[in-house]
Order: sequence, then C-alpha cells, then structure tokens
Amino acid sequence: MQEIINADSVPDVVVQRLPLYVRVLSHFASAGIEVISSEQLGAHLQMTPAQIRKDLSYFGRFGKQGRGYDVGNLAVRLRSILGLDSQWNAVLIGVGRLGRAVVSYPGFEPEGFRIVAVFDADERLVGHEVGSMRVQKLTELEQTVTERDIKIGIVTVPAMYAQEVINQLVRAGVKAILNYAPIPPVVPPDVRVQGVDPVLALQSMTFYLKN
Amino acid sequence: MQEIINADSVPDVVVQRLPLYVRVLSHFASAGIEVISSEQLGAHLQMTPAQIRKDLSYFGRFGKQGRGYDVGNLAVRLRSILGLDSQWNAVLIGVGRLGRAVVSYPGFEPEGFRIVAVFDADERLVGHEVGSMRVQKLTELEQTVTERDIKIGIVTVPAMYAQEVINQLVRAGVKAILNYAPIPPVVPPDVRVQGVDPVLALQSMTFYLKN
DNA sequence: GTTTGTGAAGGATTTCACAGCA
DNA sequence: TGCTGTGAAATCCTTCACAAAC
Repeated sequence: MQEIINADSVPDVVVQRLPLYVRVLSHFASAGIEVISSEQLGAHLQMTPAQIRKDLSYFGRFGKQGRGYDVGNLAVRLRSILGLDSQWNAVLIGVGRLGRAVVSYPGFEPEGFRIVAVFDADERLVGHEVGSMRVQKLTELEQTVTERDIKIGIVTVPAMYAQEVINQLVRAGVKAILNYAPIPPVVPPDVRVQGVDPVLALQSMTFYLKN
Repeated sequence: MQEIINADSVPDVVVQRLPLYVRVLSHFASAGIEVISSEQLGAHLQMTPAQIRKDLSYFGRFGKQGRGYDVGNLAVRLRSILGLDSQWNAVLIGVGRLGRAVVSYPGFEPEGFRIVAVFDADERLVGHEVGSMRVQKLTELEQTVTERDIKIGIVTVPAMYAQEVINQLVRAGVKAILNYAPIPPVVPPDVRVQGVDPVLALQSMTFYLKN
C-alpha cells in the first residue's frame, strides 16, 4: 500500500508528530487495546484531541464517529504514510567514541533503520571492524551511496569536520542527515537535517531553571 | 550579572533558539570576528535576519545601528540570560549501555553541565564504578537531589521503566529532565522535559524521502 | 449517546518595512 | 550609508464548536 500525499501540503510540525502517534499506537496495540479515541491519545501525549484529529485529517479519514480509531489499522496506515513499512539503509561517518555508540545503539534496527556502511577520515581506523562492518575510506563514500541507493547519512564526527562531511554526504546524493555534531549545518533545500543535540536541549531548559 | 526576564513573556520557540545563537557567536569569536550583523548570523544559521533581531529584542537591545552586534558581548549576555554562566549539576538514572555512553560523553562538561551522581534499579550494578562515580540505589535519589540542590535529571533507562523513573525524579524535586527513553513522558507543568530521540528524528525524515 | 472530521475563529510566530540612530 | 529595533501585516498553527456518522 503506497500512500500518495503531497508533502508540501502538510505542515512540517504535523509530520514531526506522526512518529509519536505511531509509537503510542504500538504501545496500546501491545497492551491489547483495539480501539482508541482522540481523547485517550491526547491524554497519553499531553496534547489536545482536536490537534490529533486535525493532524490525522491531513492524510485521510481513519476514524469512526462515536467509536474512535482502530489501533492496529491506524498504526499501519501511519507507518505507510511515513514510509516506515520498508527498510532504510544508512551510512555513518565518524567511528570515534560517539560513532561506535551510535552503531551499537539497539534502537534503530527494530524500527527498520540499518547502518550498512561506516566511514572515517582517520587512516588508522580504516580497515578496522566496527559493529561487524569494515571501516571504509571517505573517498569510497560516493560509490557506496550510489551503488546501494542510500538516502540517509549519520554524522558522528567532531564539530570541526562536521560541515565538510555533510557537504560530502550531500554531494554523494544523500537526502536526509542525522547530525550528532554540535554545529548548525548548512544544506541545500532538498536535503533534510535533524540534529541530535543533548547540550542544546539542556541549554534551553536552564533558562526556566535559573531563578 | 543576573538578568531579570519574565520567562512567560518570551515564546518558547525563541528560548529554544538562543543556545544556537550562543554557539554560533562562540564560533565567530574564536575565529577572531568582533562584530557581526543579523544578516551574517542568519546566513550561518539558515534563518532570516529579521527573526534573529526580533528574537533578541525580547531580551534587550544589544546591537548598534549601522554596525551590528559585538560578538563577545552578545555571547556573554545571552549566556547570562540562559543561566549558562554558572555550573549545573545533574543526576543520571540508568547505567546500562546508553547511560554509560552518556556519562562519558565529553560534550557536557565544557558547557557547564556535570553529572554528579548516577543511579540504577539493578542491584547488581549498585556499588560499581561508572565514570568515577559509585552507582547508587534509587532509594537514595531523593536525598541526593535535595542535599546537592540538583535541578536536572537525565533518564537513560529502558522504555518500560522510563515513566516510573521520571515520576521519581519529579517527586525528588528535579525541574528539568533530559529524556533518552523512547516514550512521550508525562510530567507536571512546572517540570520541563526535552527528549533526545534519534529514531523519531529519522522517522519524520523518511516521510520526505519516500517517493 | 459518543466521537469524528472540519470550517471558522483565535492565537502564535514570522516576515515586512521603515523610522531612527551610529 | 548601513544596520538595528519594532509596530504592523502576513502567515502559520492550534483550538473551538458543531454537523454528520455510527
């Protein structure tokens, strides 16, 4: 089942919330709950029922009046909309401490994300094994990305090399980048970036802590 | 220098962007640049100059017409506004694989965040050393948080225990939580939570990848 | 009776555009 | 002249409220 939705007609914020819905639905499904209302979903996610219904309405009509949503069905539909019903291969660049932690993070595989190649600029690391993969030279990046039709790059290099590595990923043809480096990356408009940045997260909370 | 700003009068989105400004300013400062315009800042951050000026205007008037902003001064002022001019101690709960990676992440200390105590519910881990700290029992959480006046908790336990651990942190008096567990946490309104969730980040990007 | 889906209203955020200052 | 600071306008996002469906 291939959903046909014009990405431009859906607000970005809405797309960002969909994975959350999928997650909560999976949670309810595994608890044996078959039907759920926007009210109940909202309680779990600390958001208003209206927002959930409006968000879903961008993609179709999934509920039944007077009843709610079929948990299993809605989860499947949303997964399909997000493209989570197929596997996504990714390359990772930077196999230092952080990179190795990311490679061995067990949360990706069950969700359909697999790191299939790892790279490092450091000659001394090339050829070593990381997570049962051979560390490759950066010069091989473009070929690997093209041959294996890889759309996702994960950046775990030190800040000072991050922008250059991101440029290389973009040149190689990657369209989505998960950036662990503490820099605000610059990319062309057809490439998506999401940052993973615990320090930024802490730094915005201290504003409210300081009294 | 203690900034007096009413947190409620500043939009959340604006507060979330301030750390980004601080980071870019530090970058320019260490490159020896002393004055910068909102135009240049915007180019680096891929945002409009107007937005940067408007954001800053919530906190004061930092620039000089015809010239721009003094890089060093603005950085200091923003750090003070965010409360980044003092050190923040934090507790971490969950010293499994992920927890240990977070404890040894070298990005916190230079920014003034220090993990000063670690906890785990698993009896077998209690007493062991992690990052030169003794792993403590969860029953000691409240006392440690109170005695050391800790406001920040970091959650690195498996999803199924995360909400309960968050409840314990809230009861202990923590006011900001950095949550690495893949669950949408429920907290009272006076407690802030920020999630670190690479899987969610990937899952929203695939929407735009799938064609 | 209950809950969805959705126009319309309301609120929040971003961008515009320009007066005012260096 | 060049760039900030900021009201006003425009845009975007959330919430309301209710007809329609079960």
